[in-house]
Amino acid sequence: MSPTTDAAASTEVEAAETEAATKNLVFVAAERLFALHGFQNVSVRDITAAAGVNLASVNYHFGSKDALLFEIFRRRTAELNRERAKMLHEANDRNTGSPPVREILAALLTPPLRWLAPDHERRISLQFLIRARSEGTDEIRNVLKTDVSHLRRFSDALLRARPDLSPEDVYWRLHFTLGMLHNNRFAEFDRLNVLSEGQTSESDVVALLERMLAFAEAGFKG
Amino acid sequence: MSPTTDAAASTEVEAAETEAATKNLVFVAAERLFALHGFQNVSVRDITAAAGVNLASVNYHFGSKDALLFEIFRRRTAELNRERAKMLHEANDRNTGSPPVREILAALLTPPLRWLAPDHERRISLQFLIRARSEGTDEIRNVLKTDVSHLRRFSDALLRARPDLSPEDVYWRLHFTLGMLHNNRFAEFDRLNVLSEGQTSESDVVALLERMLAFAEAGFKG
DNA sequence: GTCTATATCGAGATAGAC
DNA sequence: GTCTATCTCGATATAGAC
Repeated sequence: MSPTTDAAASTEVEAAETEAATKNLVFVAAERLFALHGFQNVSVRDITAAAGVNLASVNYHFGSKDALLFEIFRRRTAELNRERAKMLHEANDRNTGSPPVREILAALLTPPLRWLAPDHERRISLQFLIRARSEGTDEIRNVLKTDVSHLRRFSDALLRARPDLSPEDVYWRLHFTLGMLHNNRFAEFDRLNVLSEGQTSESDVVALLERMLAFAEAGFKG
Repeated sequence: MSPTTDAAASTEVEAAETEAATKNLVFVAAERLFALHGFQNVSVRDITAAAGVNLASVNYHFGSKDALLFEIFRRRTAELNRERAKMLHEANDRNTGSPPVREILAALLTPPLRWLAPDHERRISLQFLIRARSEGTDEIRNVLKTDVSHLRRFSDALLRARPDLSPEDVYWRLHFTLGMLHNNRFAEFDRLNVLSEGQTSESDVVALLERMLAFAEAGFKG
């Protein structure tokens, strides 16, 4: 947009912008298609067609289809976990380093629930992450299995908040809470809507977060 | 084994037994491989090789790879839901048709948790069903979404047990409980084991069931 | 019913022109 | 950096001999 007197620099900038734009188009289209239809059901051709770019773009910019998936996974996971860590940090500040269970769970659940809002720009990213967890490549599953450093911040906080519980109890309850969270896929919402004959709606994410927090917090009682 | 004087009949019986045996070998091998590696990562060649039968067996006995997956899904789902329905029926009998929340949840969770036991012959079937739920074919997902008649028995029982709650509350809490259940995959157990540094073990399914019931029942309080 | 050989297809990846 | 054309592979499904 800003004019420049140097034609060569202008060309370079435009090329860089085009490159970034193409790469980003692929990234966004792939994320969306993977989230909606699953990794294995989406071909590189589907992605490049949806993005309006050339078939070879995926391999040029990302190396392979697997690497593309992994890069989306990495970026979105980092983004989500940053929001969670920030909330946990704030909860620590408010509570002299030892927040109650509810605030810890809120730090864990609020960011993904925010992303779930119908008009949120990361709505599709959250569905992607949920799918990647069970349908991803071996590399992704391996990261999920071995890289628990992020999750450990939360289990440590919970252990501090409930020193009366055995660590085993705390870990299992965290596992159950994560199960509640990971079940929030479009398909499961659809099923629930059919079962309840339209009496449930996932579009009010504030209410859903409140429901989840209440359920999980109650599970941590006793 | 039992001798017969009729050679022709004997041959027929043997053929029928062979056919049933081959079909069953394919069924069992496919269920195991799908459960361990996912539907898309297992080829018809993998299945027939593991079963020790001919490559063409899958198509001859089941029609297609998709149809094989669907038949496994159908049979195991029916089997599991029969056990659940029986337990719910017994709970009704014990409580003059209106069992408390805990007994309803126990009828829903106990059969799958039993299957999860390390030495249970349906251990792998449960992992298959959990995977099929998220990685299955369109046909399976469609059945899951639209056929809620089995689940409705449980939501109806819960609505009767908690007439003080809004139906919306009941449906959501059932959804959360199912999320806890569906998170019981091998990969998630592995992750939990890493996080807890070996302090959690899913092999004691009686203890796990008790933990899940306590957590879910607490979530239904209030 | 079973098996081998093969038809057919769609996928990811890439060479090489521009 | 981008694009077209193509390579190569692995998959399911099936025809036809036995």
